[in-house]
Amino acid sequence: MARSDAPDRDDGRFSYEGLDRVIHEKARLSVLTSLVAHPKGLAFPDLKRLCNLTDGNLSRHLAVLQEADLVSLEKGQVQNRPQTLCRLTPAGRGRFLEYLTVLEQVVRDAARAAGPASDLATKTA
Amino acid sequence: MARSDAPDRDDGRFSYEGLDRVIHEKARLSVLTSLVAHPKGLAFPDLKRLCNLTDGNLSRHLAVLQEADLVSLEKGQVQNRPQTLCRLTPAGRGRFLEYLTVLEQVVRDAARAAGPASDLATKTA
DNA sequence: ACGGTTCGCTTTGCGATGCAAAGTAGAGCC
DNA sequence: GGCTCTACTTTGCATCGCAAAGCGAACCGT
Repeated sequence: MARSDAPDRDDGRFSYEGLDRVIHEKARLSVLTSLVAHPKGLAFPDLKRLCNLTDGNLSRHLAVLQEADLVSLEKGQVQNRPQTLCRLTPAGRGRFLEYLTVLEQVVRDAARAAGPASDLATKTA
Repeated sequence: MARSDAPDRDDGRFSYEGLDRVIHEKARLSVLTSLVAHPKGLAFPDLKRLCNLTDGNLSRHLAVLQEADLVSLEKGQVQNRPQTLCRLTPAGRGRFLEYLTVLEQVVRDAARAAGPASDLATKTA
């Protein structure tokens, strides 16, 4: 039993605990990136187009994001039509940026490992 | 009907279609990053420790990755013990690198949008 | 003014998926 | 010969993403 007690210092080296499940999801990552790029907020239909999502899909993900207090949904009326304005909450922005640093770490780890030879940006010759 | 026919040029700007679902998963992303960092391959227990995964979890994800032809599993015996050696397939390496370029794009989009002001990598030219 | 259509969004249903707990198999001790 | 440890696999559940259907309020033509 002595053996498995010795924790390699590399334990969890690649576990990336910081990859929040709520954020780390194609659709929601898209939404959040869109929102961070539009600090004034985005209307439901715009978000839908930017992220190439269906109505139902976007609705669901927004609910999840709101539940997690990452985005705020402001339902109002514009030109006598309902309009939901989606915005990143301050907390959401913070958590998203945190998440991003982890993502950067992943990219760096991988790029470094892949070797300077096979550069990512420049495709393999 | 004429209106919605006009596709904004920004349509899908943030949809990131390239984020392969098989790869874009916390656990599997960990596994793949570990593997790209260890071109000679990794044994099941090592991978398990590096990624902080349970046996069952790792087993399942490896099966998925193998199914997708991203990794190869070589089951053998070492010192009279079973040992599964996991390696990235050439195709797997390629697809992972592709995925990474998209990830980079996400990070870049977000970092730029978050504003050069807010840290992150803060080395935006 | 009223039927139909469109817009904006929500709900429902289902198939897929991640995860953990339990299960299997063989090697090494006692 | 049983006990245990390592190395995985399988099973079961609960969650989740997704698409299709639903819903209601405006607007439009007649």
